[in-house]
Amino acid sequence: MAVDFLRDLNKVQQEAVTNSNGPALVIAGAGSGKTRVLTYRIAWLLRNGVPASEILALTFTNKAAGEMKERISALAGHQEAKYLWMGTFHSIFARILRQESDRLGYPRSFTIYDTTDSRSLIRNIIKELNLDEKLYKPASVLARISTAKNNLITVSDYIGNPSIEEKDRNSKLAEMGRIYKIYAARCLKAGAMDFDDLLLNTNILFRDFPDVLEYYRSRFRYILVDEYQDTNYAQYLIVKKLSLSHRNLCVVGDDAQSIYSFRGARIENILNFRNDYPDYRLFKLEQNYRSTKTIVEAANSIIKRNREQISKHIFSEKEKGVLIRILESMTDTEEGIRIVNDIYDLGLSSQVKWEDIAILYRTNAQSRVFEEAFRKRNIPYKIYGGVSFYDRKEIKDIIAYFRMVINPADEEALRRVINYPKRGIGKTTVDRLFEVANQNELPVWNILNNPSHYQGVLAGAVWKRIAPFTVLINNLIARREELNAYELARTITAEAGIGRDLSSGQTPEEISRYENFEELLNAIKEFTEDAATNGEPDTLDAWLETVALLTDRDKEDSEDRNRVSLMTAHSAKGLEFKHIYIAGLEENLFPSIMSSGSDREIEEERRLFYVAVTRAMERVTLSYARNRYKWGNLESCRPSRFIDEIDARYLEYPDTPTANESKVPGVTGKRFPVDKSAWGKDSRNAGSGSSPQAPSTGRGAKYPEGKKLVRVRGSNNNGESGNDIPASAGKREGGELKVGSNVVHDRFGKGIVTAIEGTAPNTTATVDFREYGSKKLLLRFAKLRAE
DNA sequence: TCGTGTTACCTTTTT
DNA sequence: GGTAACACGA
Repeated sequence: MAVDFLRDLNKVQQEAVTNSNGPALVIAGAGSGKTRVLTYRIAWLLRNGVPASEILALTFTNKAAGEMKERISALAGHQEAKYLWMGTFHSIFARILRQESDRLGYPRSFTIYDTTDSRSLIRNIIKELNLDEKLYKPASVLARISTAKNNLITVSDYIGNPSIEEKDRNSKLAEMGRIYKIYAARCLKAGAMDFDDLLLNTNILFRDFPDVLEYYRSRFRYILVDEYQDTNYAQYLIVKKLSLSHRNLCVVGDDAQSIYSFRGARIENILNFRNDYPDYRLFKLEQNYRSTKTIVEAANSIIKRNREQISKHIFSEKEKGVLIRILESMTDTEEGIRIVNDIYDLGLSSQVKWEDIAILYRTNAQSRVFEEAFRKRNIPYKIYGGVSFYDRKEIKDIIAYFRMVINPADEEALRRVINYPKRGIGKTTVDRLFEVANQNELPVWNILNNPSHYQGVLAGAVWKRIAPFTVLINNLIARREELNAYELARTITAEAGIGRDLSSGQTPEEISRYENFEELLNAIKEFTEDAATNGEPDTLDAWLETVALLTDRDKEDSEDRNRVSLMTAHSAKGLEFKHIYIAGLEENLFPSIMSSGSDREIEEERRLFYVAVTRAMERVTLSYARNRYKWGNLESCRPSRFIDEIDARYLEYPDTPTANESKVPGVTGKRFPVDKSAWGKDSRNAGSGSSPQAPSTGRGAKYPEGKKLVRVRGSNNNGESGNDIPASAGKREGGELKVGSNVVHDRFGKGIVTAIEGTAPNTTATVDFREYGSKKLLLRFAKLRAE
């Protein structure tokens, strides 16, 4: 039986699976069957009588954990696998913290603050302290606090630490300690933990409550950690403490793929494993089963430039395969069209399915050009990361209501909902409430709930407007115990009048907001039903926890599998595709300009590039643009050093098709100069499909000398703004724009120019219409930006 | 107090 | 090229 079971594994993999006791380090090169080893190792433990509930496996995404569980079920039986503890560090320890929250002074139903919540809280603290908002940026203050927490530096460690204080003074952030202190106190008061608290507080729990540590230590007798190279100090210590007595710790990782130092990951954790566990066993998985020889060898030629690494020889026994192609484009827009056209050809000419293809890039902002090109070609795609469903305003508002009912002390949730839907409670009132609440070190909710105590705080008329809100929340709180997640969510949204608020609108945006609301409720319904079938908690608390800790890959919509994937190189870790396109390979973009300061940072960028290349099974295409729009300005760029670093024998430079020879009809690659004949009156409506969408491709045109660039921005009835403008009827490059008379429009709508910034009302200005926006617009005004 | 228009600042990467 | 804080008038 055992032999049969291990049939699918090579020699080293078998050893890594069957040597299941004591400390083990599995160095797993890209594509070397790492997941398989983890899965089989767990299945092996189960087969050898280890109860599932004694196994803890920490994975990179929750989805990966779910999939692994399924595979283990198939190998070892569903009943067993069900009780495995598998998930991300954050979700596993959030679960444990809920169990033990009272020890730390938190309510069991504590809220998890996301980055937006944390930032908003910090912004308010900075204002409260009257600090210079130019120096104290919420994002960077939060980053500093986050670094401290990841290194287990608590408020008391922070304040009074000479080296930290000196550092803060040098960066003109002398008040950091104070902010940290207030921030931590406010989070506690609100019954809220941020992402880093989940790790920090777990450490505090294990440090201060030996009995708790002892309990989990004896509970998790086997611990496995995936992507160990990306653990930070807080995570490292949790794992170390838990495994100290039994030492059944198996960590899997690849130092060459360590790419998360910005969130505190320490590559040393994997490099120094031998120091912590001198008697460890080392297993090196060096055979790559994923990629062709060309890809593996090219990747090796990249990574060998890094100094810090564990020596290994990754090899492939697959065929040589095709060379890595280098594509050059004149602009980022052209890069998008180019790559999408190439993907289109690929889809036509071979058996490649859309889902076999991915485009990887360094920053989320780069996805836009591809999105537009895909839409024009009608190729299905999905974007990971960026603004997700759960980041939409309407969704966040609804979730804030849920949070409020689960934990009314949650101040950030209260901020969102106290005047949503509108009930006449403005900024002045809210500021006043927070002021009094903070003075009394109480949650705002306590003030609202005790009007008689705090009568003088607000005017009587204001109290009258607040009362219905307090009653609403109290009624909902009273019912939360008896309802499951879906019932409670329905009740909350109904009684708060959210459905009514969202269903009133007629515009496409408003309709879409309502649909999102319904979609959210459907998701909760599904969750509730699944939980009920699996015998797991089906409360709204439980649902909230799962959404708070979704990784960006967990957020994938399962509908319609067959799509081209777009994501950052970071998000691509652990995935594989037949065809990989790596876009934007330019100096200062990839490698990022933020990381070009030191060799250490460059090495991390190089590892990131290595990760990107090794995602490919069959073919890699590297692409860069000569010019790229940054903040609306065209800037010229140099190709990335990483391209040069690849051994040239693995590269090819296919002839760059000239713009007019694009193989695919419909999209012209035209760029220098803009073909003005395509800009005729009503050109968008005139032709039958073949009419070129000139404004969209014209973006790449070199800007004519001596003309002012006008950036026309519009807003629609919804107050949406910030979009650039399309060609107006009859207008062309350099035409006159006159307030009140020019109609500007794009494919979704049109409107009259009502104002031009920087000029008096009813004046004219010279404009350039080649900027083309992608959103629904009803234009009200234009903005003139002088050169 | 609200809604709407205007400007500032932005960019790594993610739990 | 987009978001969100801010400013201002009703």
